[in-house]
Amino acid sequence: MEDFDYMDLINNLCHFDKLRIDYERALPPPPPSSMYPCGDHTQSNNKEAVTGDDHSKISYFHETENICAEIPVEKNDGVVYQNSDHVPYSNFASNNKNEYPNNDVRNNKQQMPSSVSVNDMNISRRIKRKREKEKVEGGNKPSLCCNCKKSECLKRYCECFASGVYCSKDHCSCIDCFNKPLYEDIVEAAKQQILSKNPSAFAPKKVKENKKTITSSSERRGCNCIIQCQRGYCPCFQAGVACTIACHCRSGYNFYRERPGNSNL
DNA sequence: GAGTTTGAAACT
DNA sequence: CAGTTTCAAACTC
Repeated sequence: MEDFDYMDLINNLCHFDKLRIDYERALPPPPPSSMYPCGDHTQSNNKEAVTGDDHSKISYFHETENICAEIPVEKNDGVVYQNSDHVPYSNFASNNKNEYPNNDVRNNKQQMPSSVSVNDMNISRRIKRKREKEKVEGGNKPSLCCNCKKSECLKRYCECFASGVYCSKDHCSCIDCFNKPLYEDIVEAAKQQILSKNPSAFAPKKVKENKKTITSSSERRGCNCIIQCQRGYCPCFQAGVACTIACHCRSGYNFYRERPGNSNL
């Protein structure tokens, strides 16, 4: 690695560790017995647990009652919340309690995931922003949609095409789109053409992250980022996962989970 | 909303 | 296979 600034890295690690400590202090109170933090069960794919415009509530799922309930969070912890984007559970909350490796539900303890960093908070901000955008656009808009103009949605630039799904008339804003059931033959021909050049073009790369196999189109790719693994340009960051040894990025700031020596950050 | 930046895909 | 171009999304102003 050329011209790598180790002092800069160390300074950043210290900075992130301070953020982590602040973050721990900011954690809400543990959930009541038989409850665990969850997302909004009325909104699919919404996995954020903190709700309310000012994040004054946290959503819990009641194990025995099979209901979701919001409980106010007292924010007298002395921690400054930046732009109301403090979302403690966004990266591990789930409707499935079995997906809570970091939460000891039985002992009624909440544990911060070891991987939490400033990155996670930035992801929360991005998700919130995206949701606000979707709200403006009328809601119910799926995350998978495109705005292709020149690719005719027949190249892997198109997220829909790359994911093997047809574009949606209601959700996509693409121009001259051929990625429709009506043009099934054209779509198939385009796929075959790409496959003829690269047989694994549509094959999941199956990046392993915390024992979870990531196969969705946006998550499966490793990245080759030069400087932007902390921003939305990075597919790993975009998927809310850390870069792994499968990536070939050089930024050095998004491998806080898998890389040796950074596991405690 | 227009222009810029970015990384992936496609092309040469 | 390396370098360049094209592309769409993310981002900035």
